[in-house]
Amino acid sequence: MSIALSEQEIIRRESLQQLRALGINPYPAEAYDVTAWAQDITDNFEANPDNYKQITIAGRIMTRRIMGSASFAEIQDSTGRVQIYLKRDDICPTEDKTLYNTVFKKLLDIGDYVGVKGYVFLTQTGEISIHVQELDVLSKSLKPLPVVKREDDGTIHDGFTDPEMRYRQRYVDLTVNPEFKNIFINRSKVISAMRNYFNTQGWMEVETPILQPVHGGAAARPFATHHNTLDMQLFLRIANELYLKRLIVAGFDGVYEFGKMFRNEGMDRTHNPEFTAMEIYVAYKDYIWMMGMVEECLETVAKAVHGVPVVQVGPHEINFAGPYEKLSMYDSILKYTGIDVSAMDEASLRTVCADLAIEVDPSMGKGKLIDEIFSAKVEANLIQPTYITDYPIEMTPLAKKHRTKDGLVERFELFVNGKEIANAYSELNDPIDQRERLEEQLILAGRGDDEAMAMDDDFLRALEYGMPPTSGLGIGIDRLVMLMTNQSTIQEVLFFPQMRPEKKAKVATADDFINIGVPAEWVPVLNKMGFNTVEELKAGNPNKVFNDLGGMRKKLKLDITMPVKETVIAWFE
RNA sequence: GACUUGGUAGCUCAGCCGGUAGAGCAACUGACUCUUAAUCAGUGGGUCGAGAGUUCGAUCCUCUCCCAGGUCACCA
Repeated sequence: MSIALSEQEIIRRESLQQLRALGINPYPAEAYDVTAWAQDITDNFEANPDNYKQITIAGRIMTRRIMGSASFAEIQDSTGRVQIYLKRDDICPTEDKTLYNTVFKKLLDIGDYVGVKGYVFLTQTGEISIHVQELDVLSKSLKPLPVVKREDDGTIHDGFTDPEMRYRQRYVDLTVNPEFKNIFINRSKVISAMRNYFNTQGWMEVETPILQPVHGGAAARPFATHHNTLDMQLFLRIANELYLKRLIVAGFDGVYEFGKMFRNEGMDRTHNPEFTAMEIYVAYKDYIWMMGMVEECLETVAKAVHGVPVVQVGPHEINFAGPYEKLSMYDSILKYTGIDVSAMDEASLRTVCADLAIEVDPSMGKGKLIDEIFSAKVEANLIQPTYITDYPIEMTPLAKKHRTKDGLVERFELFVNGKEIANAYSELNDPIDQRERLEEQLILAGRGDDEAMAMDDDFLRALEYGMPPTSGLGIGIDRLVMLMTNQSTIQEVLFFPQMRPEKKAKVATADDFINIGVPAEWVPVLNKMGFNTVEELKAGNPNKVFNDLGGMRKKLKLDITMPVKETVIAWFE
């Protein structure tokens, strides 16, 4: 945090004190009974004017236009903005005009929360406004909000656009750029639409451990932590798949979980270290059934957000109504490269990668090589929802072997707009096969693949008791929300995307200064004068510091007691 | 991780060949009883991301570092 206050912050703190001096609590404790909202007023006043003859509304002051003894201002609440009209003699019916002249005109600022009682009317220029009869201060804002000006035609002036500040201070972003709230409102709709759909089918929402002794269920580097009492290493989950399958073993027919996953890998516009996934497992089903379920689910979601199944994403109109195109992994590579890799061995695949200028490394097995070719040549072409099916067994240790095709597994991934958003299997429930497949992963790990899956003996024990045939699905919720809200970066669909810590100016704490005798209220002044550490202060000239303190006190109009000279000199001893 | 662009007032941005900075909005003082990017007159506000170097002198040139965006790589 910056220590020194800006001029505007000092003025706002003075206003705060003056409000208190007038007997106005700038942070009242009482509930404020709001009866109207901006959006409702602007939408419905003209049809039902009688409903708006005595209303109470609350929100932030966002603009002010003061014209002597009358003023207009805009109040922003959770639903939008509405103009208010204040007339000095209406809110100050007696001789005492303090509330208007001093409180409203001088002591209130853009960003302050106020409550207003009055009636709705139309101004001469036809704008729906509230004629204010009572004005209450609800919360004083001490930091100046960026002022974003909007014309009636939508032109924005002085937009608050710096992505770093928008993400670090999302509270400011959503206050001054309220249109971004729609992304998060739609995010909530995506999740609740899915949840409703699953519940309607009779499946149960569950919670499984985030702290796991073995990180299983996906190929990714984990975050490690330590439990003090048990004195053991724990990992933040990279997936919850193995726990949900344990619940299928336990006898539930359908279980699903929305939850944060954590992967200790790179960050970019489609990856955040923590992200939200939805996984669902349904007993007695297979991946073919799951395709139909996904189509129904995503169509429901798209309609919940947009009313129709067609969603505009960048330049594309994407139709989430099923059925979706189905293409096997090998056929998709054949379609987009003309090369049939279905019968190739590892050496031939390496040759193909070399011919296509795809970088590979020696730790990659056959499955990984095929995946590389797919990623490089096929993925970007899959704009409309497309199922890629029947993956090579090497890259999918948790899926059941294909019922007819040797060397493949029953798996599909759903690609939309060139990105994978869902992954599903006919789940492997043969415990002996599962053990062998995980052992192969250990061999890959031995070759240097640090993302190969770990052995989970308890999971294998569960399978040995018997898991019914089951189909499972995972959906990346953040990426789905990106699609449904037409956003190209994951940061825009996360309230608080991961950021590096803000740089702190190298400053001593206030206590360090207090310890050498500086009164607390003078510490910010010393900081403002450029003394950020006690050492810097002591290197200065005591007489000059004393004189400058007086100067700063005057310059900043500080209403605090000046220390005597002997006190200041004592700071230097 | 590589490359690249940027970091100047509370916000959005200018700043020429190196001579320690400007605008609009916001703020402050004043005027104004239907404005709406309100208007009019005046005023203040800046360790020019951090550190080092070159120089008589650095916001500007060089180097290192920090933060962010973009592209690529890695990665679901």
